[in-house]
Amino acid sequence: MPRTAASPQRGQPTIVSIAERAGVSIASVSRVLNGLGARRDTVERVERAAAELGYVPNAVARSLKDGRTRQLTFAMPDIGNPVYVAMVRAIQSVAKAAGYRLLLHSTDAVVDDELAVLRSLGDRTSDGLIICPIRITDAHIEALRAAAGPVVVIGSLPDEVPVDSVRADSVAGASLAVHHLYETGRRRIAFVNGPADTVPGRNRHEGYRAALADCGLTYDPSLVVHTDFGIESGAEAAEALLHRSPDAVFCANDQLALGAARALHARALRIPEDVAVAGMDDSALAQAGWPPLTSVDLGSTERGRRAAELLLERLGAPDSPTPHTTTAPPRLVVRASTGRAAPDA
Amino acid sequence: MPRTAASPQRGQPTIVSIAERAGVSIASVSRVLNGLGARRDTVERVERAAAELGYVPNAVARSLKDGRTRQLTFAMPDIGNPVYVAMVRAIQSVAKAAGYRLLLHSTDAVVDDELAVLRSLGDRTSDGLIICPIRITDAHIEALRAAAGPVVVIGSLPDEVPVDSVRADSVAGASLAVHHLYETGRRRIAFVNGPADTVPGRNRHEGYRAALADCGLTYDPSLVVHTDFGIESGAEAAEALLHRSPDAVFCANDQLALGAARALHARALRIPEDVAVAGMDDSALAQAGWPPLTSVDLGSTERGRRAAELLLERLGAPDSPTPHTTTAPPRLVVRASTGRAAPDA
DNA sequence: ATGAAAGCGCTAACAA
DNA sequence: TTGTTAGCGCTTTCAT
Repeated sequence: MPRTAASPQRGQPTIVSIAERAGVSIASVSRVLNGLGARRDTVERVERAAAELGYVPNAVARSLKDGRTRQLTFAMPDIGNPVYVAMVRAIQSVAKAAGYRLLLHSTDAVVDDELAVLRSLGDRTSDGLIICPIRITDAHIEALRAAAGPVVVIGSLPDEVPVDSVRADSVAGASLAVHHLYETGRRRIAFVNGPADTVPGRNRHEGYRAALADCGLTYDPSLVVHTDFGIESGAEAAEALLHRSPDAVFCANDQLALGAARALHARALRIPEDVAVAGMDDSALAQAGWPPLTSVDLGSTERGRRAAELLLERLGAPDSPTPHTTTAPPRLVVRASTGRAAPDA
Repeated sequence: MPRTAASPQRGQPTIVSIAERAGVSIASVSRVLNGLGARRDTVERVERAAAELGYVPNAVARSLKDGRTRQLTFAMPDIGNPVYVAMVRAIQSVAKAAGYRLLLHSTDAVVDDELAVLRSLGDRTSDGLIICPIRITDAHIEALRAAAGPVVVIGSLPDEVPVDSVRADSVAGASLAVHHLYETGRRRIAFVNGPADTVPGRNRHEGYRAALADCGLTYDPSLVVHTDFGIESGAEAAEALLHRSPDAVFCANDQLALGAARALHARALRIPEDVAVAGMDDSALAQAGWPPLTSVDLGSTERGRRAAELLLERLGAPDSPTPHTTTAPPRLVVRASTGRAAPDA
């Protein structure tokens, strides 16, 4: 059954319905709607018809025509982590200002999911992608090279991969925290880290070790726990570390630190008098607990903003050959959880 | 300059390039790619060509053809609030399982933004919308009636508006908390509420008043503060309430409660011995602080999940006339922040 | 200033 | 089984 032009699929008005109602051609409708020249009365009739029909231009048709969707995709491991929330906010704000919508993907850090997202750039659903993988495999690198559209990576890529990226300096960040703990008198600094096989996990561990060496402290493996990022894990890890009697617990993110703080409170240990606690990310969580948490700001918001800006630049000049890499400098934010130890501690 | 079929816009392969390479028609390509019948060797040649070219179907073209984008939109006030994060997670998970992507909008609770989102349903960018307004104006209702596609509202709509919705029962929720505080011996129960002109604000206030009456306590306006939702606001409000010497502070969400707890800690007041604290939403924050927070679970995850399911149902049966309304029952989660008062308190 | 028509990439009805 | 063609809604030449 052939469908007549006057009865479109969903009853939604199209330029055809407007043209019929206004008694002009669809080309004129298009011109008027796009503010190009037209005779006064043509303009009026078209605008009236459009208003009366409640016309809204079909964005899909427009996209097909001009090859862009005005959508950006952000893929991150877990929207439950405040760090990624901060990134989403920053990206969303830049995107919105530039007239782009934001598509969200939670990958749960599953490699296949991340690769699928990368490949899906080819389906033209969005004009560009910001992806934040916590592991970077050879498959990632291959997929990045083969990407069918602009990509910005939030994370640490090998230098030879020709892709824009924004990285945190978590080596320096971890080091900052350890130095601070040392300077406020701590000597047995435990470390609750995330998974050892992730980029952040490796880097934070490296920073921790290096800073200990700087301070003339010996690295003691029994003061280090690897777990996953999460409040419960932090509590369990801290619990397990307590019999090593640390005087400080440095955690690879704020969620772990909050968990650690809870474990200490539960044992009636005072923070910071008995044990200091420091986290990383300086997320909203750092100020949620008691005492407020010393934390290393790794610039999540900054990184999100910068990634979005890079992506927009790339969309403006697709063939600019040189990939940009920015590194957000870490910043130590000292709060009450790391004051001086009690004299007798 | 006319563009030949063989050199498409972005160098991206299309069914035309595949057809040429495989020496068949585009229809055959389409059939093979969609798993319809074809001769063995046709299938092979098409699949080989597609693989060699790294073909990915253009989702925009497909959408234009069949009138659906397989995208859902979620519009909420603020992705920084854990409640909405919980909803995003739940919605994302349902959407993903059904093969839909998720488009995110942060409206900052700005009415014009929310109306724009509602209107933008007409541009066919997404197949349906979940919107979570905290104020519901006549303009909202009008826009909802005029919506060009399926909408589910998370929030309390007047009954006569023919739109699917999922609501929280924050009246009952607030009442639950107040009763619990009363039963654990509190008699001067202060209330830190959100903005008075929002639906949640009004309802929580109503629940608070009603519960006080139930318990035979008099409503004392000087024990009530209206502010906005946020940690800092909670701290300031609690600070301001302290000279009224409450024995409990009930807060309209967890962020406020965390702020209140901080203010109490800063004054060296013990929780719960001196003052009990309770929040609402039972978000991730409730277990982030110390002591862990008693909170009323208003089913954010549940509401998000349900809203997504309703939307998918509606997409399956667009003309089903009866709007569905679900109410998530509130659930009190008791934690350490509301133990019994100290005997002498 | 306006209209006819091509074409973006795809699917599906129809013909062969 | 396969190819030709129309058409989704829009923008944009190219004529008029």
